[in-house]
Amino acid sequence: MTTDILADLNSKQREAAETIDGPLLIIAGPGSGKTRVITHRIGYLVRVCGVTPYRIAAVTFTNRAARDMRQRLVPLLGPGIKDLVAGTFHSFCAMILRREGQAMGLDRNFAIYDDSDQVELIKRCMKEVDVDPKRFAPRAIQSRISGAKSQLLGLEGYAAAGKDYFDEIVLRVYERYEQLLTRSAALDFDDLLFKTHALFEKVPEVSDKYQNRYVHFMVDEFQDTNVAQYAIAKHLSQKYRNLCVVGDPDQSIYSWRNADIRNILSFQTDYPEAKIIALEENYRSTQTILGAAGKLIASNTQRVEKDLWTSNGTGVPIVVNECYDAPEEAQFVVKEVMNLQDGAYALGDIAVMYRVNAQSRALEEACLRYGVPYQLIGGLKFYQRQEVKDLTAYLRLVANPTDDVSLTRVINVPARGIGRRTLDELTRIARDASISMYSAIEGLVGANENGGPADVAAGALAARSVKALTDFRNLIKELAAKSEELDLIELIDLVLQRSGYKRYLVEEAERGEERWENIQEFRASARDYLVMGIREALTAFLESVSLVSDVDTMEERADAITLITLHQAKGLEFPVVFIVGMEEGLLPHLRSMDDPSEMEEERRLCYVGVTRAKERLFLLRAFRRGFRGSSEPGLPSRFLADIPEELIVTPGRSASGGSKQAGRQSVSRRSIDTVTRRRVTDGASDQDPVMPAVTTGDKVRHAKFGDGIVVSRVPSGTDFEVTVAFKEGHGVKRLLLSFAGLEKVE
DNA sequence: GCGCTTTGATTTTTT
DNA sequence: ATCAAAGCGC
Repeated sequence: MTTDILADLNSKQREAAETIDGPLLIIAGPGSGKTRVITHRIGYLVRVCGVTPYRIAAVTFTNRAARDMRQRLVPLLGPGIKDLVAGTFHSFCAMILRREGQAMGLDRNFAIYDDSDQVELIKRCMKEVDVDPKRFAPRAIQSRISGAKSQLLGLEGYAAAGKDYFDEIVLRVYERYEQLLTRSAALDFDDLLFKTHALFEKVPEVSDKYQNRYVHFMVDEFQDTNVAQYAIAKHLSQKYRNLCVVGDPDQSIYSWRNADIRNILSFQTDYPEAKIIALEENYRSTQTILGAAGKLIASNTQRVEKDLWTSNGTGVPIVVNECYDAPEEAQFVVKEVMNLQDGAYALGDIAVMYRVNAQSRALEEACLRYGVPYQLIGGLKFYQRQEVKDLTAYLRLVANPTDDVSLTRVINVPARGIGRRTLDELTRIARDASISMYSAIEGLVGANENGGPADVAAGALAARSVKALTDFRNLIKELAAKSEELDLIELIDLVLQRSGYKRYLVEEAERGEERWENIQEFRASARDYLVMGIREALTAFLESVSLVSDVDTMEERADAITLITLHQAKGLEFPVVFIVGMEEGLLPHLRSMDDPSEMEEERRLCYVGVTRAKERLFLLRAFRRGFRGSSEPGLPSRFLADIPEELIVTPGRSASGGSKQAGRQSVSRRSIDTVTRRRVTDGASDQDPVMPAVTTGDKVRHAKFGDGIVVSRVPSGTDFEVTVAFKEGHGVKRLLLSFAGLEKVE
C-alpha cells in the first residue's frame, strides 16, 4: 500500500510526502516535481494515514493550479475529493466569509470588487473628500490601501503608521473608501483576506471551528504569499501545527502585489522545529537550459543558494538573436515556429513569453499574417470587457442593490435620461444620509409617491429625473423579484431584455455584434451553475467572475502556440519557449532600474521564463522598439550577459534584406533532429486530440448544415460547445463538438 | 441630458 | 497610439 502511492517519487520527494507530522517547508526548484509531491502527499495522507479529505486544505496560487491538483487527485481519492478544500486563498476566504461573515455584520450577499471597481470607488471617494485626481493618481492611492490591508494594518494601523504628506491624503480617501464599501455591502480583493483574518481574531467560535477542522493545511507558491495570507495559514494550523508550505524564493515575482518573500524566513523562526526539505533534481529541462538558468539567478545577492541538477541530456544550444525591431522579432518567432512544426513539435508545445502585455500585439499580427494559430492569455481580459462588466453589474445589483459601484456603472446604460446632474444629486443625498445610492433612490421614490410637497430631498431634481430614477428602481425590483423563479440563464436573458441592454448593444453600440457575441459567451459560461438553486448559483457565478483569471481558463491546445506574460507563465512548462524583448528597460523593466531589490525581482522573472523551457529556448531582442508612437534604440538586456557563451548559438544579425534564412535554417534543422530522437525514445505524446482541433474563427463543414464559421467555443463538461454560423439559410447552431462531426476546411 | 470634440495623461506584472 | 475625462454646443 505504502509503497504503491509513493513508488515513483525520488528519495527527497518521498521524504516530503511522508513527513506529515508538524511544520514542513519544502523548497522546490523549478521542474522538481512539486505538484507531484503535493498531490502524492495528500494521497498518502488519505490512503495510507487514513485522514479524511474533509480535514485537509490545500491553497494554491491560481484556480488553474487548484484544478490541476484536483484532477490529479481524482484517481487517488475517488469521490472523497469533493470534501477536499483546494482553491486560491481568495476563493477560500470568500467561502468562509459567506458562511460565517454575519458573525461580524457582513451581508451574505456581499459584492466582491476587483481592481477596476476599486479604482472607480476610489475616484469617487477622492471627489467626495476633495482630493484632486490630477495631483494624486487614484491608482497610487489604491495601491497604498491595498498594501495596508495586505499587511494587516487596516485603516487604524495605517493611520498610526502614516507619516508623509501623501499618507495624509491617502488616509482621508481610505476612510471614506471604507465607509462606501460598507455602505455598498462590498469587499475588495484585499478585504477577503483582511476580513477573514479579522473574523478569526474577533470571533473565537468561528476560529475554533476551522482550526478543529483542518488537521492538515498546505500552501503552494509560498514565496508569493503576503503577510495576511501567511497569518491566515498560521491561524488555521494553530491547533494541529501541521502546516506544510511549498515554495521557491528564486521564483518570487509578486512583491509588487505585496507578496512578502520574508514569509519564508518568518516560517523558520515561527516554527523552529520545522523540517526543511529541498527538491533539487530537475526533471524538466535540458542541462543547457538549466545551466543558463543557474548562472542567471546566481547573480542575485539576496538568495539562498541551491544546487539544481538534472540527469537529462545536454540538448541543443540556446538561440540568442537580435532583430531590427518588434515586428521583425515577431516574424523571426513565427518563422522559427514554422520550422519547428515541420520538425518534431506541435504548436501546442510552443510558448512565446514577454514582459508586458503590449508586446503581444506585434506577435499577434505576425501570427495572423503567416497563418499561425495562437492562443493569447490575458491581454484584454474577458471579464474586463465593457459589455461583460455591464452585464455583471446588473446581475450584482440583482443580488445586492446597495452595490454603488455597479449601480453607477449601469444606471444610465443604455441611456435613460439619468445624467451627471441627477447622479451628483443622488450621490449628495446618499452621502448626507449615509446610505447607499439605491436606498437614496428608494427614499426619493417613496417621498414622491406620497406626494409630500415638503419633499426636501428631491427638491433639486426635476420631475422627469425622479421619473427616470423610479423606472430604474422598478427595473431592479422586478428583476430581483423574478429572479427567484428563474434559473441563472433565464435570469441573464431577462436582464438583457428588460434593461434594454440587448437592444442597445445590437442596435446602437459600436462593435455591437462582436460585443453581443461576448455576451453570448458569458451567458454560456453560466451553464455550469444550473445545477444549483438560483440564489446560490448567482452568488457562485458572480464570485467566479471576480476571482477567476485568464490563466485559469487557459486550455491546453495542441493546435496553437501560446502567447503569455512571464508572470502568468509561472507554474507552466513548454518544450519550446521564446522570450522576446530581452532589452534594458523592458526586461529588466525601466521601473525597476533604481531599486536593487526590484532589479533582483526582474532577474527572477527572467529566471522563471527560462526555466519554463524543457528542450529549446530562444532569447530575442530588438535593436529598436516602438514606444507610444515613437521608436527608440535599446541595449541588450544585462541578463543576456549572465548566460555562458558556450551554451549559446547566434544565428547572426538579421540585417535587412539578403539571404538571412540560410544560416539560421541549418542551425534549426540540426537541432530539431537531435531533439526528435530524444522525443521518440521518450515515447511521450502528451496530447491525443480525439476531437478535431476547431477553434473560434475556423471554417468548418457539417454533414447536414454545410459550411460555416465557428463563432465561439466554450467548455461544457468534458466536451466543448461550439456555436457555428452556417451559410445558406441554416443559421446559427449550437453543437457539441464531439458529436457534431465537424470537419475543418481551409 | 446627450453627444461630439479636444485635451491630456499613460500601467509592468494580477488574485 | 490609445483611451478617458473635460468642455461645449445642441
